[in-house]
Amino acid sequence: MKTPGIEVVLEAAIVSVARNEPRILTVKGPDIGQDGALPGLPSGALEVSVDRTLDRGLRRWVRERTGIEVGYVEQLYTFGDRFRNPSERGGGPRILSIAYLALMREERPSADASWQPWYGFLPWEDHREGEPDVIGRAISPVLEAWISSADSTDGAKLRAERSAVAFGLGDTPWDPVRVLERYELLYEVGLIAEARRDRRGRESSEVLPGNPMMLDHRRIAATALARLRGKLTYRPVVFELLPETFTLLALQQLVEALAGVRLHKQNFRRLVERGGLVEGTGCHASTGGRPAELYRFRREVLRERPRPGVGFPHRSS
Amino acid sequence: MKTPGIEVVLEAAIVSVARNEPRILTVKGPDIGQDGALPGLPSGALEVSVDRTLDRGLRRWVRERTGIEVGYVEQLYTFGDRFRNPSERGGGPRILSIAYLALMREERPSADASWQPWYGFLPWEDHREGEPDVIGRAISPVLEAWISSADSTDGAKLRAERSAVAFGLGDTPWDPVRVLERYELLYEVGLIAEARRDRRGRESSEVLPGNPMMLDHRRIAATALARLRGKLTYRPVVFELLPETFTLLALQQLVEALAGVRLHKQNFRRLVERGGLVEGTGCHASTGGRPAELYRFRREVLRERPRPGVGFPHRSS
DNA sequence: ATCGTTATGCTCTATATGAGTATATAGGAG
DNA sequence: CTCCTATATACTCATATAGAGCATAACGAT
Repeated sequence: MKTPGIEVVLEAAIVSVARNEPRILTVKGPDIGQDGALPGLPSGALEVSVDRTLDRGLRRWVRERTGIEVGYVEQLYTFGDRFRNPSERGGGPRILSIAYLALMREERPSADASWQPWYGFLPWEDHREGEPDVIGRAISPVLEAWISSADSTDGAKLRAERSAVAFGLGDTPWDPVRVLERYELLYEVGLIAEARRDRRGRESSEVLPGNPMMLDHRRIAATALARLRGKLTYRPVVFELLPETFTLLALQQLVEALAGVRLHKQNFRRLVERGGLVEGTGCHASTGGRPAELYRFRREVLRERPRPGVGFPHRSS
Repeated sequence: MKTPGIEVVLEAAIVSVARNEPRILTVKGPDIGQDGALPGLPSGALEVSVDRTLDRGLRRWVRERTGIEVGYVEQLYTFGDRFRNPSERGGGPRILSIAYLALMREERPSADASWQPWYGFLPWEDHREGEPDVIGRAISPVLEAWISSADSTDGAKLRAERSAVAFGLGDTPWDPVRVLERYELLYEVGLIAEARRDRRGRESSEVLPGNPMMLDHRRIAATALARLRGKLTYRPVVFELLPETFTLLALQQLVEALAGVRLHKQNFRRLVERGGLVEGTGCHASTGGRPAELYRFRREVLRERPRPGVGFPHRSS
């Protein structure tokens, strides 16, 4: 059975952290449609005659488009809804995108690629300086309206539950991992620029701060952040973003940058040290105050603990 | 850019549990190649003119091939390695399989589909009656040999680490979630029937008990089990497999069946009850001894706790 | 009434987590 | 040299959670 009209594309959310700011690698998109030239994720078609595996294909495209050789990669999700590709309305192919997450230490990309602050696309996700006021000022009111405009009491209840769970309203706690639920909710209520472009979602008087991306790449970026935040707590992936040795403060600030929340310093130390995740090297680095010991990742932890990760010891300085 | 020679297929690992035995829905595969007629997962090509979304396509194919209407579905992984499809060697298309996990209560399928015990395909995964002796008898020795046959000391170390982590050898604990790592390790050392069929992996004097499946469907079944076991601990997915009300023993046995380990009864109760995951109904069911209270899933838990799931309070009766 | 069987309540301990206080060691200002 | 600031690191304490086990309750069958 043939499946005509399908094009298979590999897309990469490539992440690094510099100066406590998570960054994502973008390329300049084509200047088509009403988008202008929005940034997009590096991507390219799977070529069956060249690419033995999907992730090899991904690495090849990333290399060709950005000059960067990625290390750790992990498959994220495959997107294939109708009209993801706007040109499908005019007879274009259905595009099937297999999205990957890659982690690396920052490295200079070639000319038309650049590192962009991840939270520039998803500003409501960074709670390190407290709850961003866009939530109270713009998101909450629109969600309230959306809840009351439901058809039925049950519908309203469901909407209220979704809103509370996604954004930590009422006494529901904020869950850093629910990135995708938040993005999809915002899209649905019309607060995301892409929603109006796609002529989907409700009419809404405003659009949130946060840069749009081409096609549904911002959704992919949200999927990537959700996955990464989730994985931090049970797999030692953070170390892909760090040099061989590092101070505990550097590790903590990295985790804070990714999780988008502040952590309790002393408890964080205890967690990673007594959890066997890191070991001291004896060397010290001067950091402005008392010199900090340099640590390294302790591989043996993989054999000792079933789900070794950093966890988020909450709040405060 | 065209991508010729690709066929996109949707595949479903559909799971139910009956009489404390996890089951997976299979269809009889075509009687081709040296496989004979191996069972396979229900699947079919994505049809872009019909299927608005991938999961709608999946539901359609499952309905057409098995007569079953699935409820909860979740995307698992996309497989696209070269030669997954053996006919690719003879010029056939590259097959890209988007695999899904579905959970449902058992229901009678149409004629050529049938429920098969999941652990019939992955017997080393069921530790409810203690460690299956295939691990000590057949797997461990082969892994030992594989470790000593490494090229370098570092290579041997890595192999030892992988083996220990995957199968809980030495003082490394058995981790129910590492299903895929185990399957891939077994495949690599040649203990899986499919590995010899694919002429991959090392020569090995024997092949483990456990039924093979067509193509790489057993790998998909392993991926599904890994995902499900992982998700149990942080999302209330078990309830998709239970009737509206149930006894705590039924819930516990269901979780045990999926996790493949025995749990501590009183602690399990405490976990789900005090965790707010379930609530009593006041009704009771007779079960052979003292009647057990019937419980139901408590939806509000979603608003109260960030990662509501069952967890595995370990061992013993 | 007694026994097997399953359900359910309760205790005890070890460990983990949240939160906070106290002390150590660098560089720089005076 | 002393003091101050900044960061690192050690320690305490209350509470929550997890592992393990004992005790009691309520049914059916003999």
